[in-house]
Amino acid sequence: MEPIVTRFPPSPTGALHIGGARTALFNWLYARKKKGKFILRIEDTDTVRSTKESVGAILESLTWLGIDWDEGPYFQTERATIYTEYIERLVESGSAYYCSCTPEEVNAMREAAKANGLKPMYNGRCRKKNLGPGDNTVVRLKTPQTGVTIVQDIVKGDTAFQNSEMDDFIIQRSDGSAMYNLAVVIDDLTMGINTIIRGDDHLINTPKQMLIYQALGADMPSFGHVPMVLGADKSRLSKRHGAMSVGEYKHLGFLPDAMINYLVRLGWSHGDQEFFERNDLIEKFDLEHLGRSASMFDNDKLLALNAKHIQSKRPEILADHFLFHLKNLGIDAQNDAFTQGVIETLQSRSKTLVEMAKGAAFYYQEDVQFDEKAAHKFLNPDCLDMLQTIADDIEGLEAYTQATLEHVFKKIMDQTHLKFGKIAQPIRVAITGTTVSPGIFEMLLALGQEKTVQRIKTAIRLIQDTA
RNA sequence: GUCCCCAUCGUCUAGCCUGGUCCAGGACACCGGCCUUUCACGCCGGCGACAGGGGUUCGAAUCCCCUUGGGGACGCCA
Repeated sequence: MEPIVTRFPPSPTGALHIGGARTALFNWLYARKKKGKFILRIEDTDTVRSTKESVGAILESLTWLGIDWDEGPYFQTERATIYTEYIERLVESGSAYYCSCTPEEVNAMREAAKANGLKPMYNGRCRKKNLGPGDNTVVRLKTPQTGVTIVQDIVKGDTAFQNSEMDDFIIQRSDGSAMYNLAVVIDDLTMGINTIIRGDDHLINTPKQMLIYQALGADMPSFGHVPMVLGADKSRLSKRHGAMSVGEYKHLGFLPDAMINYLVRLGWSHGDQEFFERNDLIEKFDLEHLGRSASMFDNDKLLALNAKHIQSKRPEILADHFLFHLKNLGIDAQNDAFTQGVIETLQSRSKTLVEMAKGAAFYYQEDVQFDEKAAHKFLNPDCLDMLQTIADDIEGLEAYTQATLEHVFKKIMDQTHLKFGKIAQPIRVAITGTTVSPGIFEMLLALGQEKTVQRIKTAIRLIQDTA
């Protein structure tokens, strides 16, 4: 059996958005699963809207998601001569022809068709004129006027299109450049792509493309059209639905693994399984379980999945992603034992890495930023003695462990008859400046003996100064 | 307007192809409770759907038809 060759062909007119990322993911997953090839191709023939920045952003986002490609990126703008070659071949074989109708004339035809209750189409006026190339002439494909073209779709099943519904569409512009449908077919053909998974907004293009394959006498690839991703109001995902590019999600503190986990489950399933590791996905992904209906993007579910992935990853793996967000807060740190200890205390209470970084800031800051209300409520003269005792006891500890710390707390509780919370809260505020933090022992352990003592002493001075 | 696609809890979905094991399962969200040193995590429980109508059949979420609803496409964009 020939190896599977898939591709992802974004047009660089903006960042990589959610829908595109999912399409890329499906193609990539399938290629990896089948031990085939995944090719990246940039469809930049729309020179007006294509930008270099978009190309950069797309490549960066794919890389961040861990979607790597075996070939490319190819650029359609660099392949113009290949398209011209094929277009000429099509004209010579009588499958295509030159047309000198102006856009205005074609528009009039469309209006006329619409007025008759028909689909707006070009009427084939230049079909038999046998025109040669010239200024302001385009090349159109001579589409069959009768019969049907049946798309055998992997996810939708067979879909029949009446050939009479298709007009002689343009394959070459008057400036000599190739149109989308032609370029795609020639690329897919010459790159050996045999499996095309794309959004179902392309389903309508498929019969047109099949006609080109046929005119060329070429083998047809397999097609699979996946439903689109919709916004929360069921309309096409767009800016007003909030973040929609992969890059934004990176900055919002999402893990690439959570992202691909969420994206793949939007339209694909493996029984009741919700949580997937990357390798798990490669092993289990298939085309049979792709859904047929459109799905809405749900931020809450993404968030929940992100939390699960944060919980399940080892701190040293998480660290690199975490450090990026810490840096955004103006804190430079290393992937060392300290940072990993910090991460461990925050893993089960962070839905995003931004949350984690914010929650971790106090570990790294030299001076504790006291929340006024918290300090007022918990750092008062009443607890001076208690804090002093604890600071002394911790400082005197030879072994700084969970067990010895617990012992220190227990001793104070026995001496003062205070409840655990009455001791823990002031300490928490002294250490973090706020009333919300990781568990008291794990936090003190992660912070280290020296800083712990130092911060408690600072709090004591604060109380004495304000008293 | 014409053509195409789609239709299970609010959302993502399992089940549909190969009718009975489904008074429809899981997850997110939501609501209760437990755990508890804060915040979380975790655990237990609850709420909640086969769009409607016709068939076919002993039996339909599953097969067929119609209606309705949603989405997409109709470019010298991709």
